[in-house]
Amino acid sequence: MEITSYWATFQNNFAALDLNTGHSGKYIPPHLRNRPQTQQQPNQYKANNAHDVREPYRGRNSGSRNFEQRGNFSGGYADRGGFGSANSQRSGRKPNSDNAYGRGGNSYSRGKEFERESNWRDGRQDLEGEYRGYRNNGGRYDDGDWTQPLAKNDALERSLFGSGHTGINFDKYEDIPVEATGLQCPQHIECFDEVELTEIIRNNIELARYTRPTPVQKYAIPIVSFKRDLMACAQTGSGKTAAFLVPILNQIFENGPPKNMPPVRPGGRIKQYPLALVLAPTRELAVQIYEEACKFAYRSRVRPCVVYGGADPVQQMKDLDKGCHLLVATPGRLLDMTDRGKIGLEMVKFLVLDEADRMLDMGFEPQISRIVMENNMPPVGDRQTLMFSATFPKKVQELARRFLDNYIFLAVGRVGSTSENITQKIVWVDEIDKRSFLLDLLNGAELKGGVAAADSLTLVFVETKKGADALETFLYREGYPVTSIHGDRSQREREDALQSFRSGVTPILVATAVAARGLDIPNVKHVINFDLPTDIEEYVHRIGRTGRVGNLGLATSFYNEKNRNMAVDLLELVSETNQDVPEWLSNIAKEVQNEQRSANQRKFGSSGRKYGSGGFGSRDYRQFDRGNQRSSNTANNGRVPNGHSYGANNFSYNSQPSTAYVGYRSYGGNYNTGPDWFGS
DNA sequence: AAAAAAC
Repeated sequence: MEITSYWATFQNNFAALDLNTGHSGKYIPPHLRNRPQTQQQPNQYKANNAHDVREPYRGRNSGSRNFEQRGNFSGGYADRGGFGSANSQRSGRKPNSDNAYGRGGNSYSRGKEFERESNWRDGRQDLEGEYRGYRNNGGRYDDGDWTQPLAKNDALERSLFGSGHTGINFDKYEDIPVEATGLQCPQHIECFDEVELTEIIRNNIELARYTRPTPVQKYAIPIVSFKRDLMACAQTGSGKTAAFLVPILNQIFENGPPKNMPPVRPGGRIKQYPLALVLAPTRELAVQIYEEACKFAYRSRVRPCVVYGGADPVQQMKDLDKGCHLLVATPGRLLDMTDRGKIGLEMVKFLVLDEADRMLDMGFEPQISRIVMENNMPPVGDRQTLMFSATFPKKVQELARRFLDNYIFLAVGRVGSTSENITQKIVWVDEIDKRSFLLDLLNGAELKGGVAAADSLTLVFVETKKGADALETFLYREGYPVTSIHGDRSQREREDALQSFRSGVTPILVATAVAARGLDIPNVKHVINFDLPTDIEEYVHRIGRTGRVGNLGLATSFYNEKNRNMAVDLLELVSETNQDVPEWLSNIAKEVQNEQRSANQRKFGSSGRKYGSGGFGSRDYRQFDRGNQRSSNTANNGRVPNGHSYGANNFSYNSQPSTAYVGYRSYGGNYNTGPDWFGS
């Protein structure tokens, strides 16, 4: 019965989708169209075992297998009890076990499988190889003047820069407050012309249509160029990727190939020594940063690479062998590569932690410490370390300090997240009503029926991977063009899902926390917190997927009694950003606060809130937390602030660097009044 | 408690 009705729905949907995409017969996702026929052979997707079934979009490709693949119905439909064995197809799996590999017995096909996994980037990589004729010459970097641009390549240029639309609403940027604190903070710039950039970088900035520096760029570019360490609190979409890539690559171009490269072939193996290392907490984010790096490295002798899990290590190693000066990586795969002797970190002069608060949390910090401390990376002070995140709780700042040397703290006003250009709505929705309410929201957006709406995307966050599967299945059965992304899907599925969402083929994406951070997707009009996260930082990151770079956005959050622990922070955030505050939320927050107060009084005899993470963005805790004065001084080891020579860089400024803790602009008034406890 | 991240 159920199966029959499912089939009816499925076939209807299939037909509808087919109509909408203008294809007859099998539905082919856009990124696979116009490819060599071998890409689309059905048996390409045939699995070696049931767990290995992978498809471009779950449930769109073919008949019965499709149905089996989508078999996880019971998760969201408690009353149906599941479809027996089909259920084990997805939900019975251990976390992360359905990556493309990791199980024995099918190694023969791995190469092929992986090749497909990263298909959508291969085109450009081929172009790049052809264009440069770049070969690493056995691990030795190219000679020649690194400041001089190589020849143009129209095909590569188109593939890198595309339409070139940045999506940045530059006019909205003018009033964004920025505050820089730290000793002898370099003066910020107002336009790219104020810094001497190499011709290559200037050209690429132009190609990328970055007409004016964004606020984070205005501050970060001179700070990085002055060889200072940096902790920057800025949203994705504020232009932060370029804010570190531009000055880093520019310095690399200026410095040219390093003269003291380690031996070329230790153990007979080609080993690469990147000059810059960028670490990111999710694979998709790593890819995104890599693509940006390819833009700014265009026509240069500098070759960016990316390594991350879930994709073929052999392919990645082959790519590394062609040369790697700037490496973007997720931590696990990077350690894999260093263990294998494919990557040496001895020459890393620039270390970037993107989404640093995540990188330094409990799950990641041990790996980061291993990378930074146990792999011969130049120590603090001999390298430049830059950290970026939308939120910097005090705890993270304390932890981060051991990776940093006399750093500048940059607080960029929240361009596109919690500020007024995102309308935040908190709605009380009981657990049982969530789906129905979600349908109402989606109907309002007129997305039903597979109408591709690339300029109006809806991102739905849930708390668990199982929940993501269940909700996607539900929406799909209801006829919505939906896909999903979470850590239990294969890398192939994840990348396809993202691509399908970005392009508007499936303008609804159900996602777990994997998509909360850093992903820069233009045109996300609506973020829906189907499940609220459990901490306010995560909330800030999530809603930051919309209202990007000065454009308008909407964030709707379903709240119910399960989210009681969020009431206080949520209220604070929502009222601070001039949003409508539901009365019930104020009441709950008051209740919770009273409970906490009395509990604290019993425990400590005082009420107290953790400083620094109570808000959302963050402030430089050094300025507020006088208890850390001593240890901070120790951390700086009595070093004269900025022990590097100012004269060594290629930047000219309108004015000299300021000499003390300075907030260029102030948020609230009490930023600049603190004592200069560095005692300079 | 869950999610992410190597195999």
